[in-house]
Amino acid sequence: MIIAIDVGSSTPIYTQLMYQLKKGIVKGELKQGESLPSVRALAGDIGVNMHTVNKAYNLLAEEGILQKNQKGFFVHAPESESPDTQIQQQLKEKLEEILIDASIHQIRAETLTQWTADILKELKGEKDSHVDL
Amino acid sequence: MIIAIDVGSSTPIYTQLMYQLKKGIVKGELKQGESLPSVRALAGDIGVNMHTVNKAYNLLAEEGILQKNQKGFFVHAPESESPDTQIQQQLKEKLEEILIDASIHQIRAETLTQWTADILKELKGEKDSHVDL
Amino acid sequence: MIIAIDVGSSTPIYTQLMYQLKKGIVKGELKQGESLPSVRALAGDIGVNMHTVNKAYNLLAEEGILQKNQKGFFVHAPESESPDTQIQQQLKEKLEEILIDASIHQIRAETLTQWTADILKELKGEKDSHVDL
Amino acid sequence: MIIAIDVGSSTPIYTQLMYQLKKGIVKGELKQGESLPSVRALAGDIGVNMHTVNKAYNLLAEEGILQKNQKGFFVHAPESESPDTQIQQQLKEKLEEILIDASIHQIRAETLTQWTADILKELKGEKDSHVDL
DNA sequence: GTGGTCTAGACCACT
DNA sequence: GTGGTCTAGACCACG
Repeated sequence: MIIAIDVGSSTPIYTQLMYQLKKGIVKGELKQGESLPSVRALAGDIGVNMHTVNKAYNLLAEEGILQKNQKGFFVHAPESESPDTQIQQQLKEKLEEILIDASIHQIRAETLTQWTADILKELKGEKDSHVDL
Repeated sequence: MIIAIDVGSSTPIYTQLMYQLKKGIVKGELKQGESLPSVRALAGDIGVNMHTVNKAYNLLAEEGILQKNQKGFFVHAPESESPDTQIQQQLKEKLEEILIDASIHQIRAETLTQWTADILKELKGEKDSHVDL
Repeated sequence: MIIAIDVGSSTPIYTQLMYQLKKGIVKGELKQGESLPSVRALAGDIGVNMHTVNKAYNLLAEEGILQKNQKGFFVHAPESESPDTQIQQQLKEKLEEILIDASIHQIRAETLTQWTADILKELKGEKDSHVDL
Repeated sequence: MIIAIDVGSSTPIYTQLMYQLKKGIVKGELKQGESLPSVRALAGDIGVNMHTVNKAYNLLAEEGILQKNQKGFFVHAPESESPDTQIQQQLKEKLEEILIDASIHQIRAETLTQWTADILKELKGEKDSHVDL
């Protein structure tokens, strides 16, 4: 799996890492139960500090996406329960921000739906995604 | 226009402010060419530091959403040109993040489109939005 | 407020700190909305590293006990909602461990209730506690 | 006797094991003087490392709950002497933690006593417990 | 070998 | 001034 980090970006490295890992899971490149590279190994590979990777891993574990034990971190089984209300609320707020920005910059609905389709197509490359339009 | 700032939030006040102002513009509560309250006045009204309001105004001006002259800031006419590539790229990235999160939490497409409809309905309360589905 | 840390203990410093702070809140020494000493100030006072205090503060913020913004950390208003199922489950497990240990060491029920009364008495020194027997 | 180990948990396996064994003793499933399965046998049964079982057994022996001779480990007769001051102190500290957490999450006393009763009822399934309310 | 914890020191963003 | 982030290096617990 390829992980691309932009150290010059204003978004924290650990946040970028979290999204890259989530992306890998959604794309099926990281399968359920599969163990992740060790904190130190991944840190060495992508050239960042061990603690930065550690923070990303632990935040994903708190979100329930990874699980950890003394052997390391591994992909957690997806919960079939309906997602937490808090998570839903956060997603709605992010969605509202996008829609406000899109609206103010006069981006047409067709463009947005096209983008959505493109992104889902990329995510669904190897595996069925849970969000189908 | 009502501006709600949550000083207890960890998101920067100037970001909240920018978001509230954009929302006001999209909803039509702030019309094109309309002048905004002075930096000092708004800062006093919502009880934040003058520099914070100033930063929000200037960032919106940089985005082309406000314009500034000796008399103060006012709402800029929306550009009919197609939006900046950079802005488009940023929106795409935010959209991808949402879709990844939605996918990993198994949120169905119908739910997402429903949320989108709800948000647009709220934004279009007084004025036609630019993003219509 | 007095904070006693045992650096020689096997329980992490940040955990000890979390309990000392919670204790302060329960005892009413830290009141709702009151701001806490800065990460660096407290670290200096009790002679530990800034990051250790930072971790304790952030974990308490995740638990909803503290809140944070750009000005620092402060005591969050207690939620009137019934506590999270997950928290209840954790408390039950800790309670079971204690009861097993007490049982295996033949500690009498009277002793346990006496201890409970003593602890609550100490906690209720200045303020009504939520757990009354 | 059933021993349930969660290898996906972040609590050390040897700790889980100690807790399961104590529970078995309290519930009377492991009786006084009864010999425990050999380190190798138990390790094979529950699929963990031999050293892990060994560590759990030895720690329980240090606590005086098991005894060890050339033939292996067996359940030690409960001491009629009043329990170690150190153990009492540890239990008090754990009890204080629970009471602080319960208090901060506004859990009512009735709830706590109900939980206690439920747990004791489960533990006393086969045998009289030493902690009766 | 794994992650957990702690320390130390640096630079940045926000107000 | 506040916390956020990142780096670097150390020791410990677990298996």
